[in-house]
Amino acid sequence: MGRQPCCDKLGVKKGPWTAEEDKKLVTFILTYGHCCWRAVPKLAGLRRCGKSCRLRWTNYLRPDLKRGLLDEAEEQLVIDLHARLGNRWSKIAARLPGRTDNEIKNHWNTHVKKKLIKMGLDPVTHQPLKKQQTESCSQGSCTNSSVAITPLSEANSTEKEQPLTSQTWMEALQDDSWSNFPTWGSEIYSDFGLYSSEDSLNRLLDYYKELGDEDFELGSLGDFSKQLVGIGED
DNA sequence: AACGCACTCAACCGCGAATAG
DNA sequence: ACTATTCGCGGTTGAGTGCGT
Repeated sequence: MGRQPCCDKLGVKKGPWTAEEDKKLVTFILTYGHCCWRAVPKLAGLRRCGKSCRLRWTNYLRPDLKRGLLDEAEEQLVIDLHARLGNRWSKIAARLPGRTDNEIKNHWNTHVKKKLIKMGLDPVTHQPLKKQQTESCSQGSCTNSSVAITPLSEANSTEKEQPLTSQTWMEALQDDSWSNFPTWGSEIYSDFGLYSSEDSLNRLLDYYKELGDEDFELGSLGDFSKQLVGIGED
């Protein structure tokens, strides 16, 4: 029987996103949120599959994303987390605000891996190369880490992620109690992709100005954006 | 200037997990 | 309990770019 494709392949565009597509996606998500990625392209007027939209949003368009290379502290944290978590990039990314799993994965493969090898460390096990090879291979495994791992995901199992639809999102905005959510504080639900208010939106505006879209304004985002701007202010 | 190689990173693919019916 | 559907993750690819020759 087989698995059905995630979307109708006919008429679905692939490859690099255009500024216009970005604008459509951002406007749609900031206005309505995303209750179902499969429906997003249709509702936003995009000829993309939902998967592609999700990826574009999470890896590139989210206003809270940092740009540029990871600094030394971030890189050290990535190495440390990788030693404990392995290639669980999404878990690692969750501990580096403003960084995506894709970004960290890329950085690991292009920079950190080489750096560790140069230092004589196995980038998989974080053990000295020669020692690790003889020890782990003699135990019948040449790939598994011999590092004692304390799974962070277990340690934080109480941090239950809460699904957020656009409706509950809007309710949260209109209700002061949103700030009492355990991990929210003055930040907005990170999974939704918006950390904080005005800064995020300003960065978004800068982004569009960089793209040469001077006409893009907060007003383009509807009432929703106006409420967002008010959030960061005490 | 032209070419080839190496590197980077955005985007795609396929799979497993989670969820709905 | 089972099947279908959707989502999210990790691995991989390939276009674009920079650099050396």
